[in-house]
Amino acid sequence: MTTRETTAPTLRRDARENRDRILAAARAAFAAEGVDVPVEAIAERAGVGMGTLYRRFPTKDDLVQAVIEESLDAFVVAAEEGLADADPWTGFTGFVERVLELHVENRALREVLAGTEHGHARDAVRRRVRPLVRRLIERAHEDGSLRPDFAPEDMPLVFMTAGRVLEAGRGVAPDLWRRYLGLLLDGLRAGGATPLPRGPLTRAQMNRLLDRERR
Amino acid sequence: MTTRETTAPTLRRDARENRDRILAAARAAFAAEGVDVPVEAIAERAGVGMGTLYRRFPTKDDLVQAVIEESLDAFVVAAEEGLADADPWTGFTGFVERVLELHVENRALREVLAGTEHGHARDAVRRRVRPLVRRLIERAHEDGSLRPDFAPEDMPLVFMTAGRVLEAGRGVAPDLWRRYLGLLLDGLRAGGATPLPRGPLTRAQMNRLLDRERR
DNA sequence: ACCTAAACGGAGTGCTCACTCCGCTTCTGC
DNA sequence: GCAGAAGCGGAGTGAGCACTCCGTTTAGGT
Repeated sequence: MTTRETTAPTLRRDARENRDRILAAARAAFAAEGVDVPVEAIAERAGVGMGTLYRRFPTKDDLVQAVIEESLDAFVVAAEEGLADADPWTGFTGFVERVLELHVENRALREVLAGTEHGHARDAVRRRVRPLVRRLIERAHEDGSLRPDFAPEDMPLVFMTAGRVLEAGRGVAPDLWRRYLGLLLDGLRAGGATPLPRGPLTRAQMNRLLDRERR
Repeated sequence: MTTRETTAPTLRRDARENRDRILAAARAAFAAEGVDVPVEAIAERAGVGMGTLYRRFPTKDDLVQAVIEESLDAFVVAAEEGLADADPWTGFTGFVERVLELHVENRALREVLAGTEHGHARDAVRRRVRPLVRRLIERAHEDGSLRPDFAPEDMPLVFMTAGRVLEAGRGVAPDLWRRYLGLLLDGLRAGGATPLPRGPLTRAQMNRLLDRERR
């Protein structure tokens, strides 16, 4: 008996190849058409049958999650780069921009993070990035560049809305989101901040809000 | 022969009653569940059969459009009220707020205007409101309160994004959109405005962008 | 070579919807 | 009242999709 790996039943070579092909196809298909592409289209693109695909990924959600995972590292790296920036403000905005650039490349990422559904994958990402984001915001608060009433719980709103613009502009004005983000970021600056009509979400509310979107 | 109305073939009394009941049911159903409610649910709620509903509204789109039309006047009134405000800035922001309040009441309105589909109905609304909005923006520009690089073609972004927040907050934090709008409006003020990374959409681009969303 | 567990493919299933068809019922003008 | 046009209901149709079943093929250890 060889060492008992947690869950690595060593796929047969053909199986492993197919798995990779499926992931590549899914990545491309999601990027091109959004997570709504029929599973069948992905199977075809990958040159495998439905059965094959479903044995590897028992659920469409699993497939989505696997594709997302590939962007996860880039996401964390973006946050770390932001923290590495000497200027807390450009560190913060640079992070936001970088994440949105990832959204451009990977439509699934946006659709999951901005939360139309697939809550499970989203939770995983969020857990990992949350502390970094919190620190990014704290830094910009201490520095006096970010308006003090902006809370970490407001971040989903930023991604949600910018993501919406990004999606709308796809194919017509691919960088329109940068303009929108410019407007919004000017609103986040400490400079001309005006009292807001209500407080941020509590963390529980935020979770509930994002969860409700799973459908 | 009585006067030839453009298209008023004088429905039979029962037909007219049913038509009204269908509209009422649709309004309620859309508000409660969004435009995705099955047509069947509306028919049931109205106490009529599918056949009846479809004879009156040959397409689900027609039904959506009819419901929207009911909010149209309120929409125009909001713009006129904004123009009546002596202060161009509060006139502008008051209009935006009022429109979003309409979105709260009438989920279909948002789903159509913010442009997930049903482009036809949207076009009708836009044609009617556009000149008023243009004037609202001009006034605030002349007054120096609205950042000069904000263009009328940016308005859809405002409604699109605020509407997104509104929808996300529904049932958890119904007034969350007001907070988001506060942030964004601070970004629209002339005060701390920073150069934007790209220009606004051309009108043609805007139309294309909104049209693409019809699916 | 050979044998068998693993892997494969794609037609089939079940579900949700928008939309249609048609035999029956009800207004309404004469 | 009574024709017959106008209206009605709701089972049925077709299309799109996620997901399953099972007879066939193949990798790879011996």
